[in-house]
Amino acid sequence: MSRSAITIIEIARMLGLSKSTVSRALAGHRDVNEDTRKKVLELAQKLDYQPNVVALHLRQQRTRTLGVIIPETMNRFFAKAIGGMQQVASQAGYNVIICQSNESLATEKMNVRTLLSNRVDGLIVSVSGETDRYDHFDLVSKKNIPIVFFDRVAESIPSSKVISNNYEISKEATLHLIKQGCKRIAVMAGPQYLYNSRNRLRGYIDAIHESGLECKEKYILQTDFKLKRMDELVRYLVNMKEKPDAIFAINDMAALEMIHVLKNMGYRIPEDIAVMGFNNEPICKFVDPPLTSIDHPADEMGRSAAALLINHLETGNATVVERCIKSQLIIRGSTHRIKK
Amino acid sequence: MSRSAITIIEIARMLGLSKSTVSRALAGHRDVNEDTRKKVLELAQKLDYQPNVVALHLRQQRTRTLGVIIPETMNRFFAKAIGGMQQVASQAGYNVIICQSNESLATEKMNVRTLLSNRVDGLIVSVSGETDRYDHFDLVSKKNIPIVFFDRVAESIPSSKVISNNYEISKEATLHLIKQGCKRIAVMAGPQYLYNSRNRLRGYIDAIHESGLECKEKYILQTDFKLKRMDELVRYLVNMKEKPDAIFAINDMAALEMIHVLKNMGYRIPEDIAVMGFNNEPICKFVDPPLTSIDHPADEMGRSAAALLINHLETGNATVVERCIKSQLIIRGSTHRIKK
DNA sequence: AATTTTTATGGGAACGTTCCCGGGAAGGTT
DNA sequence: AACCTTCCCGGGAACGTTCCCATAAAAATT
Repeated sequence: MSRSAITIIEIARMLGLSKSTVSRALAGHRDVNEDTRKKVLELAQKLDYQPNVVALHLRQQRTRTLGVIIPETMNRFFAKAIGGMQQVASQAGYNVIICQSNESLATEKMNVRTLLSNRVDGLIVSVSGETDRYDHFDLVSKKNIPIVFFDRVAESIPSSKVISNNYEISKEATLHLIKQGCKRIAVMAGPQYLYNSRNRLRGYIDAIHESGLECKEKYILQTDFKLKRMDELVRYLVNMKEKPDAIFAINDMAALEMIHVLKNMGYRIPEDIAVMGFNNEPICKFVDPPLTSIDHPADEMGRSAAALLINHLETGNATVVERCIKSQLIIRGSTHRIKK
Repeated sequence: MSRSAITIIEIARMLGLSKSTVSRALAGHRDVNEDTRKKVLELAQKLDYQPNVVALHLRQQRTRTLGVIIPETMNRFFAKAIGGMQQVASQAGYNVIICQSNESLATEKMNVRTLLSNRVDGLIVSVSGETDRYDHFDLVSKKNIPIVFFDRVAESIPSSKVISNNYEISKEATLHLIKQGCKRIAVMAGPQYLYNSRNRLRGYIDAIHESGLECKEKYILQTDFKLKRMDELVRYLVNMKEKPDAIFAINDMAALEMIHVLKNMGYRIPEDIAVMGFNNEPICKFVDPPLTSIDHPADEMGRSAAALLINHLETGNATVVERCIKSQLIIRGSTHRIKK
């Protein structure tokens, strides 16, 4: 902050007015003479006056700022969601301050503290891949600061949530694989204390059962979101007695890396092994074979979360809403084994 | 902000002390009795006291906040850079507030105003693809708020900059293509009012000249960063009289999309046409053929920019620094035409 | 002409913090 | 006993804004 910033008082002094009058003129209040208003506005313009929102925030006891905690900005899903939030927020005159937990519970806790002492008006949160308890949000609720969870939600907390239909879409994707003739479908299942991952796995399991197939433990691979040594995982899979004929990956990058490793081993995709991605990143269209994936309207989820939160803030209405944004299965070559 | 937030005054009241003493105790000042300090600390802990940084900022005339303006968070390069900034910033006790210009000059101007009235202590900026003039930064300089530009810099503004060696690396990449036997190298050149794009093109041109090849206008394709209709571009290229035998793309996504289109047309990569990417996204390793690209240490650039800015802020030293972070050519299959 | 109403303005508290300054009490020195 | 330090602590201004209240002048009403 520059020490010579011009304030409302400065303007008042220059015009021989009181700060109250200047404040009113600037705020578009009615109780002020048109001539003086014009003079004030002109001078403010000329001096490039910009209201000190810090002072404003202290006075108003609100910051018009939304705090966002997400696992990673590098993740395109979250990057896109942030875009949506910022769009809605700035339209409504709110700022957004973003923290990354880096998939770590400890950092997530720190993020909460940071945002709280920065006096954000509300929180939008997607929990980290390590978050198996939610007591660090107690403080937030205690201070009556509204939270909206999105995608990776904290079920037990009574607050609004924006989710996608993980269960249904995961089931649909699995059924698609089965319809293509796949009988031994491996799935990369995320941390099971996450609501999301649980639902995704449930969808997979139900699809298998409903199709009369046997659901085998060994095809369910426990993984997290920080993937490494994908080649080992692939080797493990292809060395099985009953080698899988399809893999439902945890995300597109994992899927593409697997395809790469499998191709190098001489397997054909999808003839030998079909591969299903998750997230539908733009690259899916341009790889060989094009990757079947699941598209989430991340931007809409972000918009929705921000709109929900702002609505809570503006109306004071604290009723909990749960909004579900539908994902979509995008079928491409990597799973297309049967010509219709 | 909750209306019942506990303040320093509240704590003072409860302990029968003055706010001054409580403030000192909390701040770790020396002029306070050990017993009272302990009492204060305990109560603060018990009440989950969190200092109101808004009040602090008003008082201190600084917000310990860095304003960042980048073209797009969806762009991995910038996302990574942001990660680096946040790391350095949070380590130094600074917050970061991020604005996207969405490659639009108008939004960039708005972003500057927003950050300014939010009283950020300093700015880190990478200009939009439309930014061909810099007068919207005059206000910032006039208010003595330091700016650090990174990657897409505003040359004419006398402020610190973090850049990569675009010229050298672009030249090296082109020379690599020439060494592989390519003689008709098409290049996607970004907006020429951008310092970056100009240097990149210069590197390309110098490499061609130094190798005794002829630099033909028609191989230089004017593009911007919002790419669409890549298939048209490819069709234009392959329909030339002297069809290019190499393409130096503006970024990896463009390169991959081109490869996709070219393969569908029956061309072999790199035998018929070599393709060079830019940015070295993780996916480069996993596509077929693996994509040669140029790796930028985006995180280091972000860290560097933040460190530079914070240094300016803390020391008050306004001497302009220009730091160059070296990029690296990563050779892979998409350009590898000659077996050594 | 006396009154009420309207219009325009100024004064000052409040938001929560820091920090300068003053001063009392305790202890040490001459 | 008088003085000087040292140690703690409280009072109050300041940061820039809004907003409630008071008030003077002007206009309108009686």
